[in-house]
Amino acid sequence: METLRARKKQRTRDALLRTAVELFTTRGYEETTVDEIAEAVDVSQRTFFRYFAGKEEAALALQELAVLRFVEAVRERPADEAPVQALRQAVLEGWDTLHEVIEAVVPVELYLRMHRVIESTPVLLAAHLRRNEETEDTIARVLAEREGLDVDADPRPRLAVAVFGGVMRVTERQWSTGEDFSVEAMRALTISYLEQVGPALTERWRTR
Amino acid sequence: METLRARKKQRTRDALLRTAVELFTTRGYEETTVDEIAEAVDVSQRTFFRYFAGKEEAALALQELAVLRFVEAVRERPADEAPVQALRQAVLEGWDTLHEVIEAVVPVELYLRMHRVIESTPVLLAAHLRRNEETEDTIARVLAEREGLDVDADPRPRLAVAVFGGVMRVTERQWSTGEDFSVEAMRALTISYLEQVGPALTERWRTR
DNA sequence: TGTCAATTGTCAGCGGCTGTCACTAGCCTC
DNA sequence: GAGGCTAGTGACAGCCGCTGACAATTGACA
Repeated sequence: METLRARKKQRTRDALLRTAVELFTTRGYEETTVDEIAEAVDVSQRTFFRYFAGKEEAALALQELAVLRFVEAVRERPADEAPVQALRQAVLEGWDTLHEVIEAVVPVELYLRMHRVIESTPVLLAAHLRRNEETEDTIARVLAEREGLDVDADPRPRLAVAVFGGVMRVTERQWSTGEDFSVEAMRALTISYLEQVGPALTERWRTR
Repeated sequence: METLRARKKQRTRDALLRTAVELFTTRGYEETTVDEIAEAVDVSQRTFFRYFAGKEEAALALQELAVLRFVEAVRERPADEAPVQALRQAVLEGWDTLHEVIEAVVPVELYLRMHRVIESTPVLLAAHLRRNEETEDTIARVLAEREGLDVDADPRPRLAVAVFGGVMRVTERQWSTGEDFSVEAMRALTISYLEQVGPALTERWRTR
């Protein structure tokens, strides 16, 4: 069974994460100090850094959950599916089941608001983009394995994933700055944008 | 004519930038303190921050030069050229004329080595990616204007640029981790990867 | 040459982050 | 269930990036 110690640790971590996100989404990221977070949870500042490698990590921890979910979804896609199609399905699946992953720690609404904070805070956005690249590398490896290729010898997996990732970033950005900040809107945007990529690259824009 | 004051300022900035890059490429970014840079130039630490918004900015200043050049190249492309083709040409042009821009401040070789440092230093890579996104937004606006479109109403410019940017990032990464770290190698890689994007997205990978 | 303005140095201080060490509290064995 | 063991924590000191404020200096220009 679960030891008391482990449960206590989990509670401290959850409390820190919850409090951090709460403060970040209300006061803003830069305007919140680690000391304030620690104090609100009644823990020393040093302890905060024992749970999170840095202030950034606490801000991106929720995102990380969603990303892990997405990677898992890709892994579980049928092997006969075309790579790009698998990515598309996995992303949509990810959005549909967001609450299952997030709700265990914080309300989904807080996750969405935190997303906006990330997008509008330069240093957080930067860290977020870097993690995206790491994720893309992971996904490229998964696809390569599915197709029996060597990621380092054949650039196609990485290329496909990068293209897909590029489209998703545009989608995310459009979504986070738009009015309808709901999961459904994200779903619709994703489908719409993915459909437009092909034409946008090949057809003439002016003769719409 | 140029005032003495202005010349002195320019010299200080150049010295700071040169020294910073030199230290970053030899000792490493994290292992170099701003105090050390300032001391090496015989200037107070405070002065360093009057020339650069932060340590990061000094590390990315050379990159910024190349980026500005690239954006300019896109602007100067003939208006009847297809968007993606314009980007392709501008990138290649940028690489071919790199030395004209960089050599005025530091040897090109230092620029290349600094590139590697950026790619291998998480915090620098993050900042670099964020700047890339800003550049992509700029480029999208340029393309939209060329084609007489509204960037915020029509997603195609941003989509095309994001896709292109994705491919370029894969290219850069491959290049910076490969053996042939020359400008020519970058040229060849760029051409090769851009050619493979279409097939990678549409054709089946296994039946190569 | 003397006045004005731009540039720099000095000092003080905040916030993120880390190493160290002592202390507490859960765990496990006998 | 007493005692030893160790994971987890707090307290403290200190480095580094960065900023505001003010004084000192140095070029510009009448």
